[in-house]
Amino acid sequence: MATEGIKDSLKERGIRLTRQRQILLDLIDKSGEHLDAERLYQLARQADPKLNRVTVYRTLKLLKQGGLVDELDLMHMGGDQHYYETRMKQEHAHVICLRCGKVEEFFGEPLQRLRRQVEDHFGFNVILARTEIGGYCSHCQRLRAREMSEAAHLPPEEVIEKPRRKRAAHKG
Amino acid sequence: MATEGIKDSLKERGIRLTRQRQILLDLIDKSGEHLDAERLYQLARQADPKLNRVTVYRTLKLLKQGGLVDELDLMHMGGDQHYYETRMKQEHAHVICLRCGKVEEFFGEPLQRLRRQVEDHFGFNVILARTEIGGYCSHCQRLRAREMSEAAHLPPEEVIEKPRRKRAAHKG
DNA sequence: GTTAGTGCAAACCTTTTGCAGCTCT
DNA sequence: AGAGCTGCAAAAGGTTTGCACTAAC
Repeated sequence: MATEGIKDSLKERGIRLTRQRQILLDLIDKSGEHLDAERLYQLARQADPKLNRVTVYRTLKLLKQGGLVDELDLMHMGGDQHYYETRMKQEHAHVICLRCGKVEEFFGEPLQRLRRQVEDHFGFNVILARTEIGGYCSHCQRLRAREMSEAAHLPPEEVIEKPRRKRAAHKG
Repeated sequence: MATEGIKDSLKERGIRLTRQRQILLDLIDKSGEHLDAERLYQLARQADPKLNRVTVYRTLKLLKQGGLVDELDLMHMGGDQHYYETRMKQEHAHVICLRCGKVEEFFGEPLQRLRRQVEDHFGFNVILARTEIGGYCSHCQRLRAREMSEAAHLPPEEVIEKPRRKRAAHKG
């Protein structure tokens, strides 16, 4: 399992590998999606109903500080929470569709090139880098074009507000 | 003044250019630094003590939605608030020192190249892009090296927590 | 047995919302 | 005049903290 590296890194720093942390680590690592704290909490509760939301936040903070996960905001589609992913993968940009919310990952040489240039130019020691690109995916470009022309024929009141994300009540 | 473009853009959309918005627009544009909502509010109050924090948030949201300002988080140095800058400049990356917090801007061809590649690769229509790079500036690299070797000779309890940002009480 | 980590409740900071009154055009 | 905007109060959303108890090493 790919979390082994992370577990070693924690051990070296004298950080205890508790049951709760095992659960969270495995979830972050196994998950294909980018998880936010709340989603991670919901998943973790399935493994251990007593696991507390606070523990999720504390664990994420720990991993973030140790440079073991990256924190993203994905252009705040869906709220102001942060998303996390393990640091194992090759450097990549996140490409977020502002209409459907789909997130693609882009790997490519401009990213390495950028990092190198920043290091050379400023004598900077790059620890982490994050690139997020918002726009419209090819599918939504077509839909938007249609919506626009329809809107011209309809009363303009039908602009739909993106609903604020609700979360289960804390006591739930 | 460089806000003219913004003001035109607002007018075209039938958005009123109120006294409050003028103040905020001018502050965002004139300021060299990256302002967050709270700082912008403090500055705005100097021009108009009655101007409300809520108006700041509403104006920022408006400008953001209109694509007139970019929202950054600068790797969350100093809290979870967002920072804003006008959209006039050429595309650039923000390079943030994780020790001293200084923010540099980097312009360079990898950014344009990245944008083009994402458009080609996914058939994506890029609206906004954000690159933030965290690490250590050359100055802090030296300081850190010294701190490390000193730490080896000292009791390790002296790790300084970054203080949580306090803001003036709302009634203030 | 120590020390780090957990759960719970309560705080905290940042941002949004509802509504009555005000103001641009 | 009337849509749009502001201020105020209050709430919401997301995250952190204090403290007594528990568990990993």
